[in-house]
Amino acid sequence: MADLTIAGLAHEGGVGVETIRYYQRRGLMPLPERAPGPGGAGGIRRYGEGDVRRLRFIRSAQAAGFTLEQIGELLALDATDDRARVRDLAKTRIAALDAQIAGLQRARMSLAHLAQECGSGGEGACPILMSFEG
Amino acid sequence: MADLTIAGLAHEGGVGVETIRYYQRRGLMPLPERAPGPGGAGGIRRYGEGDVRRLRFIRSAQAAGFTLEQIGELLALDATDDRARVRDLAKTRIAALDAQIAGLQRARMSLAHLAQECGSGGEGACPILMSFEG
DNA sequence: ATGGCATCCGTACCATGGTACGGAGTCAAG
DNA sequence: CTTGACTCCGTACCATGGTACGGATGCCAT
Repeated sequence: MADLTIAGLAHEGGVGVETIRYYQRRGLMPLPERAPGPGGAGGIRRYGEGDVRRLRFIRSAQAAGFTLEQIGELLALDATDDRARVRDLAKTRIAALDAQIAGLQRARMSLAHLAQECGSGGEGACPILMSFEG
Repeated sequence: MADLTIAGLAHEGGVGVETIRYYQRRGLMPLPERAPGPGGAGGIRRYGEGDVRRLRFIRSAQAAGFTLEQIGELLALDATDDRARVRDLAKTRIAALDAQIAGLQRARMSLAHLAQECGSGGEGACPILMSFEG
């Protein structure tokens, strides 16, 4: 599973090659040494397990609502042992997630109500504009 | 509550004046006639209840995850009675919301776990990179 | 009737997170 | 030993949802 080419790494992470290059530019993914082949010159960069885990972490953290900048901080923090900072980031994000989840659940209720009001047969109001009131 | 100026409308909707002008450009908010004053020329646009409701709808729909383009469609649909289309948009969005909520809840679990692993005292691992695995 | 805000409008710019392009180098298979 | 796919890299462009700027005009109070 090691010795991946950039396309293989991208595949493992479920992203495009360009996305990885973008993360490298942002400093989120390392830029391994180019491995000179028989020719001796140039060479192609190779990636391994660690890179796959790192990439997957980035995607998961993104799904958790962290920005790429915050993810950069988390990755940097992984090398240190500033547990307080880690807990602080996590807790702040949990609070934001709680608020976001609550909001989405309210929105879901409103939409379910709208979909029902707008039942297929009915001739009454289909109150789109009021669907989020109350 | 009628006869609002653009700043008043912005205030009612909890947005900035520039945001309203942006929505007008996008066709989401109407551009009322300029009301010529005593001078007879030019004039300032005035907004009322309907505009406030429309603006609040936009914000709520946005919170529900609709894009501004979809919101434009919903607003247009409000004039028609294409109930099927409305229900379709609502149901599609509900499904997306369900997926999103589930994902955020998983992320929340992971973060709670991480925050706990990284407890203040402990000397063990503070596995940032693994926090979303499993 | 004039000072000082606010409005109006076009146009430009911004942040975020990518995506595309193009030329040169590299590698593996036939 | 060439052909074709993939890599490397810089730079440019994109979509979304705004935010800022600046000159002209309008409104209202003093």
